[in-house]
Amino acid sequence: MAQLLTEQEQIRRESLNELLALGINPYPANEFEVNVTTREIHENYPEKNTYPEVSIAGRIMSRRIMGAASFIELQDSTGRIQCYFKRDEICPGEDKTLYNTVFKRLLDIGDIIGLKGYVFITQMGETTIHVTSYVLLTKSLKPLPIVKEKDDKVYDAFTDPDLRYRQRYVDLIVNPQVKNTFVLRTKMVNSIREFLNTKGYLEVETPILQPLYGGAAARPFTTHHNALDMTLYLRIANELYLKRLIVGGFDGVYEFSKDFRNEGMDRFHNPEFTQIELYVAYKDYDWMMNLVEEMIEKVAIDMHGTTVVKVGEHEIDFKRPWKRYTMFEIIRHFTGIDISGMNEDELRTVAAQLQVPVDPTMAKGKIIDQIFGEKCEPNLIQPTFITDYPVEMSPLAKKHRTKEGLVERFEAICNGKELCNSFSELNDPIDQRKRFEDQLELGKRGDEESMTLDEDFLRAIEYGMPPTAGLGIGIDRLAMIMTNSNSIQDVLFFPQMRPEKAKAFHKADDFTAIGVPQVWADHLPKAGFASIDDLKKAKPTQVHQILNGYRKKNKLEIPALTLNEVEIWFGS
RNA sequence: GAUUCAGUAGCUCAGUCGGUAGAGCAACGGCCUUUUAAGCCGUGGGUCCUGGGUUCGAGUCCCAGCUGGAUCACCA
Repeated sequence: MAQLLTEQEQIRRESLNELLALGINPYPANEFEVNVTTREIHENYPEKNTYPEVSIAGRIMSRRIMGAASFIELQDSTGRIQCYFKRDEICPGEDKTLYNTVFKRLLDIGDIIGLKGYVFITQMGETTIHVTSYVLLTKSLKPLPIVKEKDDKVYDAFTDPDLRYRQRYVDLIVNPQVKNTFVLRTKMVNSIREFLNTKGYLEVETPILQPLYGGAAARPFTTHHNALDMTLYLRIANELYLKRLIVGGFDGVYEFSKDFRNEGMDRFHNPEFTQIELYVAYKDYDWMMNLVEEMIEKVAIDMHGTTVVKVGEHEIDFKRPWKRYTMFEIIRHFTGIDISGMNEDELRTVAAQLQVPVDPTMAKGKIIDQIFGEKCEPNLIQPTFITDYPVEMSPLAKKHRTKEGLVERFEAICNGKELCNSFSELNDPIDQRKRFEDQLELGKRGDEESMTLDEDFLRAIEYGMPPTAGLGIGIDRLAMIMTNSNSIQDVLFFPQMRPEKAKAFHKADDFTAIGVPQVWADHLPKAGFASIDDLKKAKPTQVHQILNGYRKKNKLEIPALTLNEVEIWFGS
């Protein structure tokens, strides 16, 4: 199957064939030894090392050819460096092919080469590798977008989000700050892992395919296991499995969990995303708040060397301690209304008064959450703990030790969004069963995201789960804040996209098989006939006219077709 | 799901009132031995997202669709 090639792609394939004819393997198998990176050269030359013999590999990102001398920019995983090629050094003898033909004509931007040489500084003051020999390591057959830069100003930037996300590899090649975002993300995850490991907690793995989905309120993805002939769900959370492990006797467990939720997509939501969940026995939510502060402060310092992170227009300071308000306090703070002790009808009146939209399926807890989400959350920029949520919206959290109708739960809000969610975990199996049953009632009332009843989980906590503090942090959300990214797609290598429309493919062989001469077979797709089906949808007379018109337009030096010839293709 | 903006050369984009499709970079052919968004001369490159409609004539106007962005809704 051949794809329609652009002019530039055809030229690159011709270059490839010329290289082969010269005995140059465009995809050699042998190792190319690299003894330095571009970053090391820039950091150390000439104070710490003069680099008399470098051996380095990377991708050609730009070329400036001036007769018998040339400059290229070579890009490796750490950055770019300029390289100087001089014809008579690349080709010391009579034969100048390796410079004149191979380097100047057959290599392209995007090709990967290995080179040896020494480092010097040009008259313009740029650290440069003086190349003494080079070898082609990989020929690139597709032209890259050309991004140019001067004085930190970027020209012709590769910005189309559709292309950037679908072809992340290209995005990574030409947009260096993209690579940096993902390096930072990994640093962030490592920082959290290191923090928790130092505390002695155990990193574990629990099922992604679950017979019942639980631990959160969301619609799941559904799949089927053939051998067991049963429905399985991709997990929406791992909470209930980690708690089973606490029952089993681990004091602290955590998991970086890919979770899946079958819901809308926008700049804060991707159908698959990452959370970390942590459960620690014999602790409560007050203790967990202190841990979160300590951990996120450390993460900021590990990533940026400071607790202050620039996010959009804001500077967010993760330095401990963070502000703490109860849910009722913060609502009173932003609305002036004290809703503590109100019943459902009174809350509806308040919501109407505040112009907060509510609907009849919402119970008391959801209305309070709606008021909070509308009137408070967007205004909380600096990291802030909100504590003591209504019991109705927290079916897995323990009832508050003193406050009726509330649970021991907190969220940290930052930049107007939830950063984490935590509670003193409910370990009373009788209360837990009742809460699940209340959820089933909500489900009947029309709430599509109410939780299901998990008998095995209830059995586990009937054996006894110690008092436990639990925590969930949205890793993608945290990465967005910590890398100053505006969209979740910018912190996921391969965000979910609609499938690409299939491009026109054709087989020249198919056309020749029905009697189309080779010279015409190559042109048919360009003339508008991507496949045999396309061709046969038209009438022979039309095809005859279109092709001869195409021949004239493109000044093809092949004889004009006769109608008779075309009719033969149609097998008449 | 709603509203709205966008889709033109490999990339970034222009395209006036509806009248033969343009620029820069990239590519190709020249010149050029420390240049740097290299420069100079020349050449080629287009399913103007797709399909209908209006019109003598559509990249441009109208309708429908596709893809993406933004905002909203949904999503603790």
